[in-house]
Amino acid sequence: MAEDRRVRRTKKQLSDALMALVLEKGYDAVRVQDITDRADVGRATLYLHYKDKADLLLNSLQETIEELFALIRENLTDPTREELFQIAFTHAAENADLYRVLLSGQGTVAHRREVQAMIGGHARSILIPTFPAADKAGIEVASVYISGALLMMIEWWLVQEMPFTAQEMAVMFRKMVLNGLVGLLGQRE
Amino acid sequence: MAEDRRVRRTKKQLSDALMALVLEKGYDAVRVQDITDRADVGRATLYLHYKDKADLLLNSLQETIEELFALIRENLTDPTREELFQIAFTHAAENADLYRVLLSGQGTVAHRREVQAMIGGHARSILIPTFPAADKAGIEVASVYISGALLMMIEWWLVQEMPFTAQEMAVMFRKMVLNGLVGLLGQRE
Amino acid sequence: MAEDRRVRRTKKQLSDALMALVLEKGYDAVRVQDITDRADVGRATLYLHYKDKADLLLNSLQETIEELFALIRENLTDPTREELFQIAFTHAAENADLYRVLLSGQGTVAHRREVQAMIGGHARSILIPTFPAADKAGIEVASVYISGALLMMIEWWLVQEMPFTAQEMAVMFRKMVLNGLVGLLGQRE
Amino acid sequence: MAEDRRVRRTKKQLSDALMALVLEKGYDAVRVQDITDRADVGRATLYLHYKDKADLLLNSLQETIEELFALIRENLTDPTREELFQIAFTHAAENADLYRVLLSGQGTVAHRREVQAMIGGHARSILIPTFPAADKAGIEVASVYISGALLMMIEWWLVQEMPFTAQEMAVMFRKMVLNGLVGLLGQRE
DNA sequence: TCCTAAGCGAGACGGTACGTCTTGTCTTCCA
DNA sequence: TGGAAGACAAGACGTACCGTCTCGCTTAGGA
Repeated sequence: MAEDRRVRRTKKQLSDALMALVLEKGYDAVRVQDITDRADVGRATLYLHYKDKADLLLNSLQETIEELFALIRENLTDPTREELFQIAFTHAAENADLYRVLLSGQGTVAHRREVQAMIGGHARSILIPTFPAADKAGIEVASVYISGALLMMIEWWLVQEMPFTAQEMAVMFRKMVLNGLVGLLGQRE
Repeated sequence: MAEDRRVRRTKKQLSDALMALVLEKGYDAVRVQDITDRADVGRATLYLHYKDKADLLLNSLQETIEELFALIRENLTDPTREELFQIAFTHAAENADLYRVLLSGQGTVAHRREVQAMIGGHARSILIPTFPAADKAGIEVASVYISGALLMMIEWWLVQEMPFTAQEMAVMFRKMVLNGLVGLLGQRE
Repeated sequence: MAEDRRVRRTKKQLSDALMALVLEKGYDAVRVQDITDRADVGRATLYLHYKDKADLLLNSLQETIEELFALIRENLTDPTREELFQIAFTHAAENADLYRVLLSGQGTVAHRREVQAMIGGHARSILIPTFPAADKAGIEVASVYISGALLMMIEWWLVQEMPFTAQEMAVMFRKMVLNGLVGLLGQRE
Repeated sequence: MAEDRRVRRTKKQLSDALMALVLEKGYDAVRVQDITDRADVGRATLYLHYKDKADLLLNSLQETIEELFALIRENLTDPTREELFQIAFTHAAENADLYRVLLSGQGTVAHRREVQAMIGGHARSILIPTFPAADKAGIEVASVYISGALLMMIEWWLVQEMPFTAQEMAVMFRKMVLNGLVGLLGQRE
């Protein structure tokens, strides 16, 4: 029932090859032949397991994205922990290459939007109880603002080869964001 | 020597066709033939005036981007005016379709980065005198943060079909940003 | 040592499937997968017993062709019997489907040539003593003529679903051929 | 309106390349890439003018086949000329390579049948007035016999590098055929 | 009765060719 | 002379088959 060991190996090779190539020359410039050459696999084999190059990328990102989502969801369940930012920066550092691909915006615009929406939703669900006096629109604007800015910062941080620790980034980000929210949404409960 | 009237007409048709098509189906899905068909022009004609599809897009965005840059630069010259945010939101509203293309991140990742860098530079040049006590790194982080978040907000705003006025957006954005900066960079002069 | 009963069964199924499929859609259009599907056998199994599709066809035709060759050889040994034509038409009728495949000229051009050469050789060995006055070239032409025409007639006869008996075909063929030979090669001994 | 000179040149190159390659290694073994390489043309260009390799072959043979058909038809109109055989052998000699391809039976089985049917029809229309006493079936058999044998002889003759002149071949063929017909169909009018 | 070897189904895989699509260049001819 | 029409080379795409292979399962026949 479980997937063949060989198959899993092939898929991993393809995934690794794609990630490396995207970082080298950008998603669009990567040819299917490039991927299969580097993965030491016949070109047709890629199509045996994936619809096309985009499908391979999706599946390659999927697992790690799911992991991030799981972290976010878990964090959501336990409202005493508000370390979303720290979690995100740490997870990004641990999966730096993958995040570089995900955030580079080449062939992954859709995935990036998905991730941002997820983070935005999480932010909203924390903002609502934290700023009960705020109006709907303010909350909406704030969550878009936070999620977008967070990804932006992670992207910049990774591109700069992480000049700060995840901890430092999270602290700076919190400072900027929290004070800003008070300004926009009023005093916290 | 001045460009032929016919030529200008042809270029405009090509530009309009591209912009419309990108909004309809995304940059990548647009074929050169699609553009020239809609522009009622031979396919070879596009190559008569532009290097390729990307070059046409660049030229189509250029003029308005230059305009934005001019606005930013002008604002920079006169340090008493800090209405960068208002200016940006207003300019975006006035060129909504073009901004939608520019920010959609399809085929325009490079242009978006360029614009963001420009805005970031402007932000930096305002932040430095405003927060003289802040360290370099803080300033850097803050300017990336601001420029990225600004474009993110504009994108969201346009996608939502502008549920607030440019004025309102600018006010909200300022509230979030300025308080945040104080948190991060210390008290203003 | 003797071939497994199972193996023999598998081979027969493959052979039957191929013959049926060739008659249905022509040799070229038959896929290996088609054959093994119809034979209810794994695709790899065909390669377990045959080099490829052509080899399977060869082996399928072989037995019956050998039979025909044996008939011809036997006929050759006994020079009093000149019923080659009758024998050929009868044998064709008894193995109609196989002959249809053999003569259809799809993937079997080589086999057809082989059969024709065999018949031609037989014809030559009868013509030489029968027309001692004839020159070499005339004999050569005549034997090609006879063998080619014979296969042609058999093919037409089978395609037409045998509108005459083998006996009738042989008689007509003899009439045409023998008189013709006298015209070409001179009076018989 | 008339076909572009360039196009005509390209088509000729493709046609020539195909004919040469078929003679070298047989129709089935010829790859589209082989053809376009030899024709000094992009692979896609073949598909610009023809559906596929078979279509190219058809079109390459067509013209000469039409020529033969025209010769046959013309011969039919003038009943005093019965030199069909001579015409066929001569035409074959003049277009030896093309006939070699046509009769080799590789990828051209259908075309060969077509040509044979045409010749058979012609033979029938000559046989009927010539042997008014003969029955339908006899005429049918005779015309298949003649047309098949004629092509067979031409094929053999070309493969043997034409050891006789077209004139000689025609004479031999006539001798064999005519006497044979009298045997089968009764005395001529 | 077990066990061992062969036949076999399933299907991954490398490879080759296919026919299609799109791009950017070029040439010819028209207004 | 600018542009339309469209042939063309180049090269990537996704698909179809091929012949090879490895993996287990089954099924006799001999120990």
